[in-house]
Amino acid sequence: MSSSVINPESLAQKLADSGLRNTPQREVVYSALLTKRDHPTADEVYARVRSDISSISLATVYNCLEALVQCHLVRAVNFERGPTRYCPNLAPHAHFHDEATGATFDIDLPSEILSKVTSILPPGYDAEAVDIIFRGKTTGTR
Amino acid sequence: MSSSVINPESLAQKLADSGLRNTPQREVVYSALLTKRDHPTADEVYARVRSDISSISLATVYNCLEALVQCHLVRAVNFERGPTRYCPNLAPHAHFHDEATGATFDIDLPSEILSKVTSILPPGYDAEAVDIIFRGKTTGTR
DNA sequence: CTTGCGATTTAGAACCATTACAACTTGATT
DNA sequence: AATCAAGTTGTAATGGTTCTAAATCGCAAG
Repeated sequence: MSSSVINPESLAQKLADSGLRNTPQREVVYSALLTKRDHPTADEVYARVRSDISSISLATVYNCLEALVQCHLVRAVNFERGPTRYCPNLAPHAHFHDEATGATFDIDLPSEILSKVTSILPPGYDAEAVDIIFRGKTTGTR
Repeated sequence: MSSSVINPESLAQKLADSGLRNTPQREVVYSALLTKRDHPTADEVYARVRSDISSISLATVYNCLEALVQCHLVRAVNFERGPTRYCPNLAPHAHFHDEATGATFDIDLPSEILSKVTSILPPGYDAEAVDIIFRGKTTGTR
């Protein structure tokens, strides 16, 4: 049933663009994400896709999610799988995470930018904190 | 040596403001963060403070870090300890994490706000992705 | 076809950051 | 000194994720 949500060709195409194959497992995992867009965890996806492919394993769900992230069809919200890092800088600032070295840098965050960002929240959302995290590379001319 | 960096009175004061006591362990942990501001992990802090208090335990380092976060002297960069969540929404958007229910919501991110945010990056920082995460409560009138 | 081969899936073990627990210590208050 | 709460410690447990090795799949060349 949930398989009616996706266009398997575009999925296959996106996977192929990243050098990956399409598989029934990847289809049902992607379909599970599209059917109920509630930011499920890997475990929750696992629970949902078992009705489509009862033999699927949790490891495969992780593999499929990683494949979907890799071909830019899905975003991982809590990207950082590593340990929590601690920062004593109390001034408002964003973080830049260098994916090559793993280093984290503070990026100054002007208050008018911060207030612009918080202004995107519709009424009813009461934010106590905002985290802005860039990921990418740093170049020599820094 | 690293203990020369902090003003123990202000630390004690901040802790007291949150109903917490000052302890030698909390002092050296905080001092370790101030001395080398490289966003260390709990393990790295543990390694550094052992030269100050050789008997300190990793559990205490976690406790101290949590105390410092609680009294707003330190920020935890990868706050989300829970499982990674997956999101098939490809449009630029921020995330709002409701701390009461654990639910995650997409927040529309106008492209002009996004470009303002990325504009804070100094030259030499090449961001491939930006994550903007709000944390807080949602109210009834949403 | 069919054989070969790399990619994928699977089950289960291993890993690692973090938390829980229970005993012990400390330190402020009476 | 006695009390009591808060903090520390070592260790065990937890839980999300990754690893491993074996089985399977599916395309591609012969």
